[in-house]
Amino acid sequence: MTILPEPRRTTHSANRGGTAGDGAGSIKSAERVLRILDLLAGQPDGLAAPEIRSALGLPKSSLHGLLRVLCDRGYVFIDARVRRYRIGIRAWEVGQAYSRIRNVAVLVGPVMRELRDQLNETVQLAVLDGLDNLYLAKVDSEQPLRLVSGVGLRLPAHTTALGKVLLADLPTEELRRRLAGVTLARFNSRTIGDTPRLLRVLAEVRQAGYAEDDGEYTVGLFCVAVPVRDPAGTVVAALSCSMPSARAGVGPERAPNFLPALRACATRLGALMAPLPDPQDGLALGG
Amino acid sequence: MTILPEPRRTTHSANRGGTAGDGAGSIKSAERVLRILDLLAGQPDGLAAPEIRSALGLPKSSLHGLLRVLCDRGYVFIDARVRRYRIGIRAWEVGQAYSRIRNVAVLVGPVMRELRDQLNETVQLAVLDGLDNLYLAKVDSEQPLRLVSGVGLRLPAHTTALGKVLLADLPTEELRRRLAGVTLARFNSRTIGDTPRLLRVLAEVRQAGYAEDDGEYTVGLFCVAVPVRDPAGTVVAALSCSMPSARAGVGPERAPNFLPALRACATRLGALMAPLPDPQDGLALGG
DNA sequence: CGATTTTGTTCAGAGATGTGAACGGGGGTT
DNA sequence: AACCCCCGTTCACATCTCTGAACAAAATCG
Repeated sequence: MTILPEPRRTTHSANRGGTAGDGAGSIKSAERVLRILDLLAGQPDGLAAPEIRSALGLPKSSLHGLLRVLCDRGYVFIDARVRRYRIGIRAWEVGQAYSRIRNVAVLVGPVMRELRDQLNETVQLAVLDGLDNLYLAKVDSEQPLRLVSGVGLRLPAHTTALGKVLLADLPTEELRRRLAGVTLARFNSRTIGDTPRLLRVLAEVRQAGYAEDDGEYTVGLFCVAVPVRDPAGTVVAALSCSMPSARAGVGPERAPNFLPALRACATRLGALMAPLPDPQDGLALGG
Repeated sequence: MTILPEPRRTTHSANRGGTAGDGAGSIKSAERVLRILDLLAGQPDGLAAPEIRSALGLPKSSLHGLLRVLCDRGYVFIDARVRRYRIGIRAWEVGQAYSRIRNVAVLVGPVMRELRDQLNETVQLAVLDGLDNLYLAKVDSEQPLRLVSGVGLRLPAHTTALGKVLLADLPTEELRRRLAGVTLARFNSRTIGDTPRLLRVLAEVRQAGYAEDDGEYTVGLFCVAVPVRDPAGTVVAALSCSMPSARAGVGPERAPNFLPALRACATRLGALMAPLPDPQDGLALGG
């Protein structure tokens, strides 16, 4: 079991308490409650209390109060037979509110299915969170092809076409800040493993208006992605199609083959999806 | 804007602090964080900080710390242009973990679509949460019919066929506890409006193994629902089909028409969905 | 463009929460 | 069946959070 690397970091440096460990003036119980949810979300089989304790380094007596609140409110439930805590129905319900905001649940599906039928390839929609892309929706090709991605899952943005499109849209300064001190994970020899090269690739993506992934995460898988812009021009997501490299053909013109259909679909999706800023912008609380 | 009635209540009566307002020894910030999420989940357009404050009765200075934690962790984000807080992507991500646990995302859809094709009516899957049924999945009929329900939404269980099936499965004592002091909302003349009658109906449902809803929530809408049992026989959800009363016909044999198909599908779904207890069981923390 | 109202931030005292150690209870094991 | 081990619970003290009012900063309005 791996604990996710600290995904988000506040820019605020104000510190009240003095000792400061991490949160910098943050509210301990609030933080912990969310950490527990984060942790449990990654564990389909749930976690026993002692496992949560050791994963998050919480004292025994502190954890129980938190778990009781989470259980009482339905965000977590305990499977009594195995004494394991799992994500509860209330967490799901709250999450649905997000996809309703973005119209993902009802409106986006049919449009994406059309594109899938047009291309007969797997089609995906993702947004950026930190340095990961997060899959909002997916319509599988009818051809047999299993992707490791899936709705609600995340992959490192620098390894996917979707991710590169989304990263390319960030202001340079923001991009550098997010990349500062980060080591880009490599999954095979084609993965972009260093920041300078990533920045060069992103510049190309920005100019071309689309990104490719030629087996950079999964060997043998080729993807093309384009940004999804709302009517105001803001990038609200990215749209991709994925296929075995063999089916994509070779040479520099294989990506452009898919662009017209992808772009047409992206335009429709952009009109559907509410014009919301990148989640990360939540930091700008203090102005 | 209405605030949901306190949905869950712990059975624990232990009380540490003494003053007790509500939570009885609960952790204030933890509770508040979840309350904020609950509140924002119901507001597609988000809420400004003062609105959150008045809705939850929080002091000005307390709210900001909580919101900062929620924003930093991505559970909430602030739309800077309108200064409104909304449910964030992380909340969605965590919620997806729940539907993955129950296999709702990937496996349940195709099976339900088959049933829809068989019956050519809208098919829905729901679980119980307190006295509400919560829609996990839905496959629309191809005939024009708009239901007020939808994935992630909840309706009072006593007004729907799904809800009645789910309530009927509760042990009598648990049922009485949940109904204690509750006034059953009425939506039209057919809605079951008093507890004794509800208990009688539920007894019939228990015996028959299915429930009907003949316009009790939406006038003119007829539904039939059956329990979804896992291989061990535990009810893990309920499955229904809905149609305009006109199409259902009249007389006592209209529901049985749908039962064979519904039950066959429910059996398949039960095998797919992990054997998880009712969310409410989370209360049994103390053993 | 300036005044006004509303919102966000800061601060120190009051009060509730977090902590660690000891107790009680189950479950698994031999 | 009894033991042992581990988990969950309880408690009082130290600590950190919550609070309310005053201040500062926007946003709105005329």
